[in-house]
Amino acid sequence: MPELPEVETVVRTLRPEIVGKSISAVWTSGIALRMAKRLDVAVLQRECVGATIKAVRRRGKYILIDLQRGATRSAGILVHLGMTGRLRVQPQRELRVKHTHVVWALARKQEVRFVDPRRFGWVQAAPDLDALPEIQALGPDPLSDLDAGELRDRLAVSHAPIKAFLLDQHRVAGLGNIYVCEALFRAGIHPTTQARRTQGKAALLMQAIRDTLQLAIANCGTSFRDFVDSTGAPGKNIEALLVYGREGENCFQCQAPVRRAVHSGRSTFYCGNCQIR
DNA sequence: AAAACACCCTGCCTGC
DNA sequence: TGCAGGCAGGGTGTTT
Repeated sequence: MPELPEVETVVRTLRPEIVGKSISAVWTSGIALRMAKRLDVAVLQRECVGATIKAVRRRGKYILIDLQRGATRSAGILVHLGMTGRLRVQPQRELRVKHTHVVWALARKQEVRFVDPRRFGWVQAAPDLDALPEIQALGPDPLSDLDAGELRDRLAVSHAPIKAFLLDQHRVAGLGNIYVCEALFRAGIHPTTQARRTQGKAALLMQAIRDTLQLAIANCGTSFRDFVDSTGAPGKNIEALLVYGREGENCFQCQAPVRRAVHSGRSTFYCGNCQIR
């Protein structure tokens, strides 16, 4: 399940493999992706073919691939991995696996492939990625644009449960179900606490979020089933998880069994002793 | 208005 | 062994 650390891992492995290379062709499966929406093949072809890859970066859970077209014109490719999306760099001769939806051909018979069995992901090309509404709408990135003061101000005006607050990409960008559970455990905050009632713990929560994400990035992401980086390697962070996926097992702090409940339609793992309302 | 819920989708797992 | 049903949760659109 790609969240910020998994997306960051893909960006870091992708960057040295593709920056500086040029795209000679684009292929798409023609199958609709997120929200049953079809890719705009014409725009993808127009912006990508003949372009050189200038940079690979991340905003929240989005991957942004910056392109240079000639001396003056730039463009970019936006990729969201959804639940099961993968970006891989592979030799052209390797067979394309089932559910391959987009392929960019590079020099030296290399290809960048977007594979997504559940099709919750998204790919699009555009002249200016940062101007796209989905990027504009993102909240601050917790590793670069968010500090405890800003977080406190945002918490202060929300009546939503803290878990729903942190999952909302418009408020803070990059956290998903796994790392929200982990950060709330580290901060000792119960997932159903109203966001504005956690204001006093903003600094603690901010640090918990940073620690959680940085550890996961150091471990190259969490691989339950699907996640691999652009070279095909899984992450090692599953061993570092404190509560997520540990229902019934002992809390590392107090030994009470870790509980699971459904909040906002998502499984929440937490310790009823260590996390208070 | 903001919060909650339904939906998109496939693969894996459980239970009959 | 086969198959139905439940579950996983990114984001978006709709309802409450």
